[in-house]
Amino acid sequence: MPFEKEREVLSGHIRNKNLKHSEQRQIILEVFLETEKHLTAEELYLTVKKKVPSIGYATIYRTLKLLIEAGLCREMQVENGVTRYEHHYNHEHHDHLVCTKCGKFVEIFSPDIEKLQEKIAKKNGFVLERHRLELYGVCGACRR
Amino acid sequence: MPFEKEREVLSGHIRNKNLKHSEQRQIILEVFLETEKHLTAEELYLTVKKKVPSIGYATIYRTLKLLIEAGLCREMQVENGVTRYEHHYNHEHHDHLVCTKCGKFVEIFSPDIEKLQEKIAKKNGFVLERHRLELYGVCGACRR
DNA sequence: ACGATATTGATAATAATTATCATAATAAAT
DNA sequence: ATTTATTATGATAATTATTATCAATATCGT
Ligand SMILES: [Mn+2]
Ligand SMILES: [Mn+2]
Ligand SMILES: [Zn+2]
Ligand SMILES: [Zn+2]
Repeated sequence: MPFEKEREVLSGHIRNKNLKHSEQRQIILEVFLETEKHLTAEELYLTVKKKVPSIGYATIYRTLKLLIEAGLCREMQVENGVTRYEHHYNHEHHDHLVCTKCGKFVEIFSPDIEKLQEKIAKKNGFVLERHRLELYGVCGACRR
Repeated sequence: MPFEKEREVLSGHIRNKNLKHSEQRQIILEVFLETEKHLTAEELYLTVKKKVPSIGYATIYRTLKLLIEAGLCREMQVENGVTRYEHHYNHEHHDHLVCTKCGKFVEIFSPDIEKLQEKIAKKNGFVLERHRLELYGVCGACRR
């Protein structure tokens, strides 16, 4: 059974909040997890539509919100303002390096940068809650 | 004469691109420079409207774009997706620390973080063009 | 002053997301 | 299995921020 853990997380959240299961929610979760990339609501909508042609756009957005609340999904936006969604369950925190030519994503993480961020926040009297770090450049493949 | 340098920069850009001067552009620049904060298009629009009641929204957006091209203005967006504009002429590059309670902005800069970013990009075969770093937390004043 | 060109303001269009609401599905109680 | 209360769904309208369109106006070199 694929994604058993994730299914359980969603079920737990649904039970917890007195919500109800639905075929749509199951399929959206499945498609979301099967797709190993940072996808937009539209991409998810179109893929789900192949399995459930009657699916509505609103259900995609609603379910994405639900997945975020359940800790299965993370919202992220890149430059232009298009929101993308990525797997969050069992994924460590990371930031992104993005190619401005081909759109390629690389996931990055630097404990050193994270420490420096904390230091800066503290120096200014802030208690840090979260941060956003995105690096934009041209990847090796796009440079020749 | 206040903002003489900035006026010259805009004039130069206008001459350079064979554009034309206008009362509106002068006043928008003035109001933008007088307002010492990170403002939204709407805030700028409302302030300019007090001096030039006939001003159109489109002119605000168009002129902001012009100021950006001229190097006088920098566009930035914070979390929610509202675009803000800040002074760019004679301002060093910096990132932002934002209070999630009161919205206070602190401008930050860390050469160490900048260096580490370069290092990460290089390690992944990227040539870095720019980055976005925003830290979110609660400021001292908001914590008691 | 003239004429070519750029600018303006009103308004329509766009795009992404959220709100509304009648209908359908779910799940618990009978 | 039926009933019942509640939530979910899909169609569509509304919203928000920004950009495009276009006729009327302003600018600037001659
Ligand atoms: Mn990622
Ligand atoms: Mn700033
Ligand atoms: Zn690339
Ligand atoms: Zn604060």
